[in-house]
Amino acid sequence: MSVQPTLKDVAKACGVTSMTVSNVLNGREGEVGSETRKRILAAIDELGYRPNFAAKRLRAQRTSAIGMLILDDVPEFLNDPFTTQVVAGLSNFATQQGYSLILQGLRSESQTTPPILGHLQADGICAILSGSRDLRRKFIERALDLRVPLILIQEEFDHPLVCSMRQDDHGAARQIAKYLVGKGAKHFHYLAPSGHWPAIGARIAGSREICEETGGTLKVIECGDESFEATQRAVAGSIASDGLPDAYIGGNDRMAMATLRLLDDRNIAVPDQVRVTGFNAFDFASFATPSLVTAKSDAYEMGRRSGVEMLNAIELGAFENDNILLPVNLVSGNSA
Amino acid sequence: MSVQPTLKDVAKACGVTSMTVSNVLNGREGEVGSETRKRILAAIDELGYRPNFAAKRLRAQRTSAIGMLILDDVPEFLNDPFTTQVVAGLSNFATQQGYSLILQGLRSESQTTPPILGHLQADGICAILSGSRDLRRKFIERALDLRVPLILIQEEFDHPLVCSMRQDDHGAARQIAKYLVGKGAKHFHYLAPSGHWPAIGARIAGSREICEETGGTLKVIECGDESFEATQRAVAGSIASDGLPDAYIGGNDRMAMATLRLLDDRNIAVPDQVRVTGFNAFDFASFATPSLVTAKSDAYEMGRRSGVEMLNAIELGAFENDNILLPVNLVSGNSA
DNA sequence: CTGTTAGCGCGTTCAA
DNA sequence: TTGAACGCGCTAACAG
Repeated sequence: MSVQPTLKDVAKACGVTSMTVSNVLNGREGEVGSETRKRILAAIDELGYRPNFAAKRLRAQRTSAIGMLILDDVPEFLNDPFTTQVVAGLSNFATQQGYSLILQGLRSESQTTPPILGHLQADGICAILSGSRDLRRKFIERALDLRVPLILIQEEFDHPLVCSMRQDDHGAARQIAKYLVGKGAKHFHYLAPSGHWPAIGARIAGSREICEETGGTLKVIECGDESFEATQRAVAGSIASDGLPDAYIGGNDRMAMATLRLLDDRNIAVPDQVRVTGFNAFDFASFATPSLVTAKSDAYEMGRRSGVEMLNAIELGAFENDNILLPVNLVSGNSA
Repeated sequence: MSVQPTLKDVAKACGVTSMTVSNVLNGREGEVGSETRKRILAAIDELGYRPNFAAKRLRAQRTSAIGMLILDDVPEFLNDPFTTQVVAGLSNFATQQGYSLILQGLRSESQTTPPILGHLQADGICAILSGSRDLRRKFIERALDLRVPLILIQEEFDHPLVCSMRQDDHGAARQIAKYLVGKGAKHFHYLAPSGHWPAIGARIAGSREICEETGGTLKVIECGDESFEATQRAVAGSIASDGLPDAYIGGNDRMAMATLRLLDDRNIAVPDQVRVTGFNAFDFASFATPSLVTAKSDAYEMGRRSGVEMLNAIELGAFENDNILLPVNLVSGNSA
């Protein structure tokens, strides 16, 4: 008995038809005598029967799977704590609802290879995109001809099969800027990665609004690929040409922490001489010295919520809510 | 034409049988005329045909999927950078080989619910376990009655269907201790989480060996759940009762960084007054102040390698190598 | 080189 | 309350 028993095997063992067994498994109450039911359940347990999903799926014409795609140019596509939280939230919800989560990282060069995406068979897809605007758009179009509901994290796209799931970057950026203004800051340097990023754009816009309302200035410092080195180079350059601002507003925690390190190396006191804030708090932000003032959205909840909306859309054939904005909260620290 | 076309649809459009189309798709060369082949390929392209995996799987009696299970007590089961690297490595390899990766986090309480695991249908399983020894063992047994090859990350288990994939914690711990001894350190405090952890045990053992060879001392400080707070409490307690050692050897980077913060708060100079080392370098270790001396294993490679061995085992029915040990390298920094 | 047959495991439909 | 037949989409084996 090395091979998995089937419905028929169980049925044979009980002297009934496979249909009866099927009825028992799918809980069709009142369709089967409580006498036979018990016998069948016993046999199922004894034989170690487990339903064959492939058969089920083929029959039902649905995969009971959700695809999670992460478009990133490095193979280590799970490096970002924001991403992993979203994935965990979605995965747990999916599991809980009897769906499986298929995780796939995509390099941008594989864009041109339709098979890669075609290989993914799921009832719905959730995606986190990075890279240039063009690249992302091209990906979205490819994903859409899979003809299943598509949830985009931190990205807007107008299409009946698409739902945008975002955090309130704009509002949070306003909160941070207000906080800094409250501390007396007027002149800001905004640390941003190069390239067009909707989320970063929203953050800059939010900060700028507050800045203009209070008659301050805001200058964007492009930090390339936002790596430790690139950020420090950019900040060092701006210090050389423009001196220190009242505060550095980080487009994310990474750039903020790189800046903190640079300032520490130069014996520039934070927050006394200059303030620093981050964005998208991950756990290690509390390990920074000094600990980072930053904004935290509930990325895990974002994943879970994606699952909720996705299952809904799978059921209904379309999204009920197609533009969801989740709140972001300030995290206090000593850096500002 | 809102429904996916099938092989038969393509065949009909070309005036051939579905078998012929199947032959073309599966590249059975010489089995089909180059004339019809071209016609068929054109039709496939035009109709947007994509194979139905459920049917394929049912037919082939294999899922072409690998399950990645993470046993963790918190819902955010992807918080550990080591874990995410392993997952990324495995996922990329799987994708590349035409397998899909099914990701599932498991809470320990769900141990008692066989359905959860039974729901996972894959040709092989890769697992990262946390929790008590008993819990882990119970999980392994459950996983084993899925009757598919099982790769355990950082955990040993003797069974024909199990492969242990580990990093050389023992050797790396020796390297770190030697490094510290070279700097003149003799008395060590080892920061370890409470509970039995094979990997941590190996690290402590390695450090202790060097320590004894050089006539030094090593005391283990139990840091509870290794959280920021718990670690700082434990270290503070040990300072109160025993004073400072020559060096703190961190069982991982997290505990090392928490200790760094504590020392900084107390104005204890690192590495002048006391040295600190970590383990399992993640990217943010370079953000610590001072940057951490730690050990780094190639977790991504561990994931990839797991994929290689897994596919082999799926093919062969058993693992070729069932106990793999990957090297670990020292990462230099200013903390020791 | 191409067509026919049959069956993977399950569940819907209809009949008993 | 239970059984028989059929087909989901695909491919191995064999026939033509």
